[in-house]
Amino acid sequence: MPGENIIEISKAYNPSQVEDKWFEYWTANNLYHSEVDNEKEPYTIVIPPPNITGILTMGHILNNTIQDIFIRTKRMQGYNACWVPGTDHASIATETKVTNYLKEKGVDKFEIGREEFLKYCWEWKDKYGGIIIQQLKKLGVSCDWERERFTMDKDYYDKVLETFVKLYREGKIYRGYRMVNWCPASKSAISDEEVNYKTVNGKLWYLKYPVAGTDNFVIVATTRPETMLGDTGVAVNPNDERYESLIGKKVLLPIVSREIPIFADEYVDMEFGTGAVKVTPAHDVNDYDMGRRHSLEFINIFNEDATTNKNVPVELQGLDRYEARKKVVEKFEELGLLDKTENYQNKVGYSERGGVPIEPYLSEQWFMDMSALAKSALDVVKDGKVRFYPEHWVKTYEHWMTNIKDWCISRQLWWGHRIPVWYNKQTKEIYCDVNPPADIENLPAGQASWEQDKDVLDTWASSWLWAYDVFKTEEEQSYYYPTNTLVTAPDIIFFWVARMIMAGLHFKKEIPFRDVYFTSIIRDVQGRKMSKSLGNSPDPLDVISEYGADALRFTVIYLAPLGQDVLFSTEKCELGRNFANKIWNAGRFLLMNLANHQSEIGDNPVNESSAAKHVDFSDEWINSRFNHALSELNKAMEKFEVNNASKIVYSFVWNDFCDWYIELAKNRLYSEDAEIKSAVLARALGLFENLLKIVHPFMPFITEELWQLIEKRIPGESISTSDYPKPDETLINPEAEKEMEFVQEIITAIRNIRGEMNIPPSKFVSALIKSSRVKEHQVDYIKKLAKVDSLKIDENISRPKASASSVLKECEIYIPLKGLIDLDVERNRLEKEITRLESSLAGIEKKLSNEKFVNNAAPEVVERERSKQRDWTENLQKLKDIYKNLE
RNA sequence: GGGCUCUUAGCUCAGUUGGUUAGAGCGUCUGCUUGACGUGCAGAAGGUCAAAGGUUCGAAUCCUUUAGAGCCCA
Repeated sequence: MPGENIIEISKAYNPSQVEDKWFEYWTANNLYHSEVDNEKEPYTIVIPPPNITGILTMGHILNNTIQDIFIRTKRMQGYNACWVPGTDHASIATETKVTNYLKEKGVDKFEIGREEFLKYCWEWKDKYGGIIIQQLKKLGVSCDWERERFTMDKDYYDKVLETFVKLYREGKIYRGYRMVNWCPASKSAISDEEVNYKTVNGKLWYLKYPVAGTDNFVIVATTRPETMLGDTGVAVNPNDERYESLIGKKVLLPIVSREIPIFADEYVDMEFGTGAVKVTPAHDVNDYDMGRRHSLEFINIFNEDATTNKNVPVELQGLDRYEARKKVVEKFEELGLLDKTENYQNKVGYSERGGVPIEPYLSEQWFMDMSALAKSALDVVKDGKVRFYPEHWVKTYEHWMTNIKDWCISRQLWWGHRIPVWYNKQTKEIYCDVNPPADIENLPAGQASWEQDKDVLDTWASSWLWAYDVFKTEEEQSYYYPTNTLVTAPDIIFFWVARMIMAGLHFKKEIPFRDVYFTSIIRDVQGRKMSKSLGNSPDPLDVISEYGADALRFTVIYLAPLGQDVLFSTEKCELGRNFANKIWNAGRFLLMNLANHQSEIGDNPVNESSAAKHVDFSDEWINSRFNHALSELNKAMEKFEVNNASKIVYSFVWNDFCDWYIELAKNRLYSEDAEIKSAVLARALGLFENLLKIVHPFMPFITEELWQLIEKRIPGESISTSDYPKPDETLINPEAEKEMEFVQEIITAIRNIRGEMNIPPSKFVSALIKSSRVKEHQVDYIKKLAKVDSLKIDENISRPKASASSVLKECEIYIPLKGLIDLDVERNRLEKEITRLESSLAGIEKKLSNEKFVNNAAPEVVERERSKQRDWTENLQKLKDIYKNLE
């Protein structure tokens, strides 16, 4: 009885029993550790370091799955694959977390001081900073865990400072009192890139300013009335006739009673508001420029947290900016100086991290001169030395690079790389070096005259060195750098990608990576971005425990075409789960057969001598298909079409291997001849093993499990370090493919008739095939797959009465269905087929009767159309005959 | 306002340099305890390729315009 020896392989694939086991095995055997090996070509990826405050999101899943697919493929292809993992210290985010945590405990950051605070930060980092890496491991990623880095590791920290010092000495870093984007929540400057503009429904207030020495008013319109407390001028357009006479006069600023000038400046838009604008040089970028052009006074009215300071009238001091706004408007109303209020939509810049509107704020900051760095970084991308996928990001990159402004790199925070600059209190001398000035220690107590800059560097001013400083020695850097592929989200193209290119070119004289793959954005099914507040972001760990990491990986890749957003929902993982189950069951089928014939086959089932016997056209066909798929797969991977690659793999496994090859092989697997049986099984298993290998980078766990079940492996051996199959051109066999296609057409035609006639699969039919193309060795396959018991093949068959028919090229199929056939159904079928052919044929005939087509089109195109015309005309005639004689 | 991308089956998307009867997955319908798999098998239905114009013997594909959606930058 079959099934007697069935080994213990569950009917449905159960990932939870498999995944952790193999991850531990890979780690225990340290399979993914890389060392410099000059005999081997390196293939290197550095992970985009996730933020230590973060938890795993769907974005990380996509991003890291793609990296793992690249690295696993290259590793199996014989490269010295090295994937460096790590995390980033996230200055603002972490400091905010820790500050809030302390606040809850009633501890104030400023009271405990810098050093104490940093202790808490490190504690927090040690406790929570590794979570995201632990979560990533669930995904099965093959990073070199010995190389895990953190942007504030001692040696990395030092490298960041060294870089600062170098740039300072080159004159590329300078300090200046400038207007910056100030985040009042984190009380720090932020860079232009950290500001997000949102459209908000605000108001436009029209304020009346009395003109000094007259009874007249100038009316100015503003979205921020509270800033009038810092106004030091009123500007009009020089061409504006309405205000010509007022230029050079003064207004008396209400509430503060300051006399400020009315002046003319081209910048003023005559169409906006009344055409006269209030000018607050210390709190608006454009006003700042005008203030400098016209030597206005700069009055800062805010504290660091955007409350009003001592430069405003006493009764308005210490108010939050929105409270101040309310009060100022009230005052204007009281004074009868509020002309009117309109609803107004405008764009307000929000701090990416702090989540509050930014405040343009004058302060002393460190800047990096971008002009020279940007130039060469743009060139390497335009020249194609660094390639972007999808390519269209080049334009965005170019636009940013050509409009780049100097980078504000100082942050008024404690957690991060402290700026290595000391100021001498007496001499005002500035000292910049990795280590403090030598005499800092030697001064008598109380006379310390050196003071270190209090600020830390922007986080990106540390992670821009990531591509090489994750490698500690010169030897490693020259071996692994430049890295090969960077996989990242497009939203950090400026923050990180561009700056890594700058750093690489400037400090290493070499691009940091050859290829940059920009991932898709994962959205929910309604197309909304995933966010905590919407609660539409599934926890990847839940998804993994429900469907398995392999299923999640495969689904996400299958859904994510290059450059296209992915609309994701948890249920979509059924796609990957079903695919895993399909592979599992194909394996189960082969392994069960193996177990049943173990005695005949022995311990070495996939042996070549056995596999070389009894080869028939179906074997040639599947080998051809496999090699075809493999070369397509390699091409797709070379072009970074990972999504396409997943589809190639999916369709080979499911459609070619499972739907056809296994079904075909069953005939011979159930043969009485032991030698045939073991030959077929050896071949099928050999092919299956190769199939597992090409699936492996996408689904590492299930493929490892099955690969280990095929035969006993040496301890430490793994599919992930086995050899990737190489396409063999000699096995591509167009003849066998053609032959198989013909057989498939016949089988499908018979199945179609069965389906249309509602013949249950359990019922066998007989069939007659009028053709000289069908070969003897195909007969058993047709019978088996089409459920035919008696099959007659002859060139001179005539159609039996009461039969259903199908017409193929040089082949007519008849299924006698006496008593069962419904002539109306058959008539319908034929009519439909005739109509379809007629309309196709009409199209072709129109083409071919067009002289211009025949003369202009490529000869092979014309010939193709002609041969179609011949075949279809013939088929159509046959169908019409059958239809006419139908009874 | 500037730049980029998208619009193909009910849904989500493929579709190479223009040249078979425009494909896949999901969903739908029909039949099925076929000894790997119902997380499955077999079959079927479903499309004026956003609209208009142009180039061409030939357009989902190239060009122009329009409409709609999204993203980035100001």
